[in-house]
Amino acid sequence: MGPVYTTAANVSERQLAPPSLAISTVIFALRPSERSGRPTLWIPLVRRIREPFKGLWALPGGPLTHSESLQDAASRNLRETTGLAPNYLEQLYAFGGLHRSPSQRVVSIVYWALVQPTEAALADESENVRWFRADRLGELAFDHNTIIDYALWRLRNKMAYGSIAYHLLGEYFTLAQVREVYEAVLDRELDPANFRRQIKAAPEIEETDQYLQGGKHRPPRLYRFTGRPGLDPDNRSTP
Amino acid sequence: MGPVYTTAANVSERQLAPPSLAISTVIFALRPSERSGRPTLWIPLVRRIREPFKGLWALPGGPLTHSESLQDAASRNLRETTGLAPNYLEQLYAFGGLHRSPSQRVVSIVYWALVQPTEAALADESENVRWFRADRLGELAFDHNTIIDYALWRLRNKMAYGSIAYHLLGEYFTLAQVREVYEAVLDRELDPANFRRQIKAAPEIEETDQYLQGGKHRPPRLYRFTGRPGLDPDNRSTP
DNA sequence: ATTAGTTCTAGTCAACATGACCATAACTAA
DNA sequence: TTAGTTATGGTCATGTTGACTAGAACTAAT
Repeated sequence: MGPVYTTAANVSERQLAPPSLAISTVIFALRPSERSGRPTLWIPLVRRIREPFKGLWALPGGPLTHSESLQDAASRNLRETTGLAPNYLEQLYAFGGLHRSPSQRVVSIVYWALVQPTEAALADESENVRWFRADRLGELAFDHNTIIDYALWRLRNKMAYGSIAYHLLGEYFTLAQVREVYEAVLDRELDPANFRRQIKAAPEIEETDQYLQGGKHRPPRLYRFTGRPGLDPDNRSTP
Repeated sequence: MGPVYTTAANVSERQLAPPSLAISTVIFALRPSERSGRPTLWIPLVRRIREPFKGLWALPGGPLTHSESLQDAASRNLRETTGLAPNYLEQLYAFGGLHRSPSQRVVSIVYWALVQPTEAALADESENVRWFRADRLGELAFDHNTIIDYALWRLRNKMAYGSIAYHLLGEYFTLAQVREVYEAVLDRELDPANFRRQIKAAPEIEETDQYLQGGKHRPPRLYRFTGRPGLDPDNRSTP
């Protein structure tokens, strides 16, 4: 008979145990900055209530339940911490360094998600769940700063190439709103006229007959996104 | 005290056990096609010697050893099956569908690698290890056909954007050889003159003073690649 | 009602990249 | 010497990008 592993084993037995597997999720949403009012990237984090890194903020996550797929697990801990459903969800990377966690070997499969924040999301804030500006994070638990850096890199990349910005917006949007998303994520200003030209060239963008009223200026036309997300192996069912 | 998991448990205990974690690797190398002599993509596979899928071909892989990183594990099973060291190694994806393996839940973290095949590699072929043309694989064990499809998609993508083709070649190469790599992977012919222009525009390509002799035509100049691979979180130590 | 202020939207122009194609160079083999 | 082959440099039309101009369409202030 093979070796016996226990969850409450002593150290030598733990050495033999297989690395444990966890799922974490980097969740991005836009919120207007307090000062400028322009949209900025925010991320929800949870406070660790036990060692290691007790008291520090960390990515939402948890162990993988036996009966759910990786993506479902990510989706679940997204819902549990924010009350939101993801608009976009993609696997980021599997982190498996030897010393990510001081006590035991943990392999984390990390997903990243785009959501639209609603009142519900803000209501879900509590002592142990809080939203932070993505560019103003302190020191986080484990290697979560590294993970978020990589997620940001991936987001910027996908934004520059793919058509992903729309998943941070509602169903209808103006081209200026799309531009603001790009500006927030890429952190640089874009020429409005040139940006229009490029976006309108994409076949996934559909002009509507509606206009957004209420501004102190000419009302902009509303558009909608008709494309599909995925290229992941898990998302390729709808090509 | 928590539940006790055993490696030789009965079914109900297995349901409680955490999903097991494995590492697999998709290994790409170029070999001249028998007919045309032009380079084509090949992949080494191993024959399964036990159930499930006993007798079918599968990606090289195995469980994650406690003391090695994910990348080291991939590198190790690459070396064990082919005797080769990878020229390029990158994480592909974590596959964790519920029914990938009929008997138990397995999460596979898959890497993909580029190598240069040598005589040693061919010598390592045996009854249970064989190289196959990437475009002529039969039915493989588990979801390995899907995995290889995705790896191919990723390879083509990286080839079209990044500078990765060089890792399938030796230190010195002619621009025509680079073009042949592109043609093999992307499966279409490219204009030699235009291709030269683009490749030479890349700063990572260094002209040498050497020429390749022996052809029945004007001897082409040799070039070398001076760039670095990575953008992975695990590879970003050398930016 | 007029005007100023704002953003929306269309368009021009030069710089640059790309694909199709042509011409010459430099080797080998007959 | 000549034919065959690939290597290499170049031209030209087309498409894309970034910088910029200008008019359109609204609101708010006068």
